[in-house]
Amino acid sequence: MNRKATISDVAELAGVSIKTVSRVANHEANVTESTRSRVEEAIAKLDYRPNMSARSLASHRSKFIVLVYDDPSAYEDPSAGYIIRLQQGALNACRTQGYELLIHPYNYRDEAVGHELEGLIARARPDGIILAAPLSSMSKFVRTIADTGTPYVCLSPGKENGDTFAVATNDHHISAEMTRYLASLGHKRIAFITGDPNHRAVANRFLGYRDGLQQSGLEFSENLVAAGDNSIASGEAAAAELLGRPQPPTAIFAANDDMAAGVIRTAGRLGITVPGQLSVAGYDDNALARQMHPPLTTIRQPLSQMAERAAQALISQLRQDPPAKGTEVVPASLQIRESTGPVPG
Amino acid sequence: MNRKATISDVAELAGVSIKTVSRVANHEANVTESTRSRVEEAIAKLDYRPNMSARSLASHRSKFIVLVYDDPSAYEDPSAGYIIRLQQGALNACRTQGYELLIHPYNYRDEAVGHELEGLIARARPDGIILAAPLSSMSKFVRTIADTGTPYVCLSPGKENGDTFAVATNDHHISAEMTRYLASLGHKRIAFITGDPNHRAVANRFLGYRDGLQQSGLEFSENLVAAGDNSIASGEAAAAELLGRPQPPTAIFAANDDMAAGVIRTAGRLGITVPGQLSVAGYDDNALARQMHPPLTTIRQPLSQMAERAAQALISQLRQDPPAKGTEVVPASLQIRESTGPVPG
DNA sequence: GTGAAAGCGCTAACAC
DNA sequence: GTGTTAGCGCTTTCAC
Repeated sequence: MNRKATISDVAELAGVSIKTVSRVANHEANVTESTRSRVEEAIAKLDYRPNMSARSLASHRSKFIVLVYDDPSAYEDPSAGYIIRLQQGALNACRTQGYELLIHPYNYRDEAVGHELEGLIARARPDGIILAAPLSSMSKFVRTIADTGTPYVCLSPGKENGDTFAVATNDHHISAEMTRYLASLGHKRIAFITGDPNHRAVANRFLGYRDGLQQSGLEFSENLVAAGDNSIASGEAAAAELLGRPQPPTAIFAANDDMAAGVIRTAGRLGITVPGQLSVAGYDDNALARQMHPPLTTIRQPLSQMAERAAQALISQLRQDPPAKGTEVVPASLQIRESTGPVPG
Repeated sequence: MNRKATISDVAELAGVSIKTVSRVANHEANVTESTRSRVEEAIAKLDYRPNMSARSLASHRSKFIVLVYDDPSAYEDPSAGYIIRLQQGALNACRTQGYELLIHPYNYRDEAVGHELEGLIARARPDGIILAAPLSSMSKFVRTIADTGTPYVCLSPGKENGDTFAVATNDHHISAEMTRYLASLGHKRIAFITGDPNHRAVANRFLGYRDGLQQSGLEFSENLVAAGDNSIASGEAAAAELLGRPQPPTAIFAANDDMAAGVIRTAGRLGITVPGQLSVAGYDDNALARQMHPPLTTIRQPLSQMAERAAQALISQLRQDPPAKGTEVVPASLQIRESTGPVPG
């Protein structure tokens, strides 16, 4: 492979100045059709591709976008699907717009996180940053990014981030919808298992549950709530607790799929059939949901679309378009499968 | 945030030339201890971070490594864990060595794949490329990369790639070991479900199975082999076929976990208990394996370590160390769970 | 051991 | 419409 062609090579071959080549390469105006095509020919002939480093250095735009998310090594496999979907969405937007995606998992429990990210920003000078939950709701972390002056968007909750643009899903509404769906099956005692309180989106699910009860004319009761921590084991424990109470629920809505899996497991151990005697619903639609027995009724977040929208918003902001403000909502959807059914009896 | 400090700012503050700052920043020799510490102080004080674009442009080294893998959107969720583990390994190595990781999923069924990657290489000038299976065994694809002159390493099989360095796992041996393990439980009729033939690593598993039989003094029989395509559905079908034969197997070893899940599902439908009447083993240790009922005995590939080693090898090669050749093997391990047990009767 | 000068390949600002 | 001139912030080469 010969030396890569540079802008000067193209200019020479096309008989124009390098600035004209630059104009053509960047689809700028003020080039006559004839020169443009001559330059394009030369570009094709030499297989010229602009050098990104040179371009970045001169233009102060790196054409890089960083996707920051919680390090999966802290989690188990099921969160892999979550991350992959985020990546896919962001990559989609980046590819069509000519950006590269840098991925940066960070363990949010690590104190040094802010500093690491600062270093990355200083070195690579990304044009924008996409911040996924739960990092996007850690104000200290968000502030570190804001202070660098790099444009960023938050994925998910992001309430108190001032005038930051955020892409969220309607956790609250869709959770209410799931609750109403369970009520519509005749369930009167619908329990809820709460998740990790650090995750604001998960807290919203609980609020939605309460609304859904109310909208269905059902009374909220503390006796129908148990606390989990997003893990399967906590779902098992919470289910055992709920099902052992005097007036056990006929339906359990868990704040995530893993806990719902725990519920199903406990039900199996106790000889309670699902959905015959107990309906179970989750949230996330992770890899396990479809494969469980019975397949889990759950809620699917539009992660890929959310990340794609976030990246698009970021990129159009970089193009000097009026910067988006507020929160854009991409709706989640109910995935009704076989773990839910009519109330027994 | 003020303008970022440049090398000149540091030089001025430390009272040295920019070249000296450059030497310190790059840990080069030929700097007296006193000047070094003076410069380091200035760097710290100004919070100086070298600009990567400028550095790349001048040095012709981008400090980027690209990880190329098959696009998961073509797959289902379970492959997410596979990709995440690859990324983790590569990221680990990159972080400690000061490299950034660019991720590039490609759909290998897409004809344009080679061209796209070529474009990426021309634009971003990555210092190295890590190629994961099955792309790493597509010689046309590998050749495209080789032709750009960019150093690369292959993950997984990579036999016919000439003098390319590859990191692989011992599919063959570990599959033989799994087979011997099943034989050691007393099984005489151990069946195998083959997977997607495009994936060379998967083919090796079949060879290992045959070896394992032989090593255990068991006869190979075509009647104990069924073809799958890596999907759950194909596992169900293959199991139905195998279990419907005159001399049904007492153990089934599937070339991947999804097919093993299909086997367990079919067994359930047919009223065959696992592992009571049928032992089932898989390969991959994906997200489902631990969550299945019963939890699946399977084989875990050291994907993260493989990717880490690949990245390390790539980076040390970039440092002019003697370029690695041949294939480095990182051993896989048996994960014995509850889907396998003694032969019935 | 240290520094001066040149230039990596591009874009920006302005001239024509 | 097009070209000229300066850099962007570094590393390289080579002089001292």
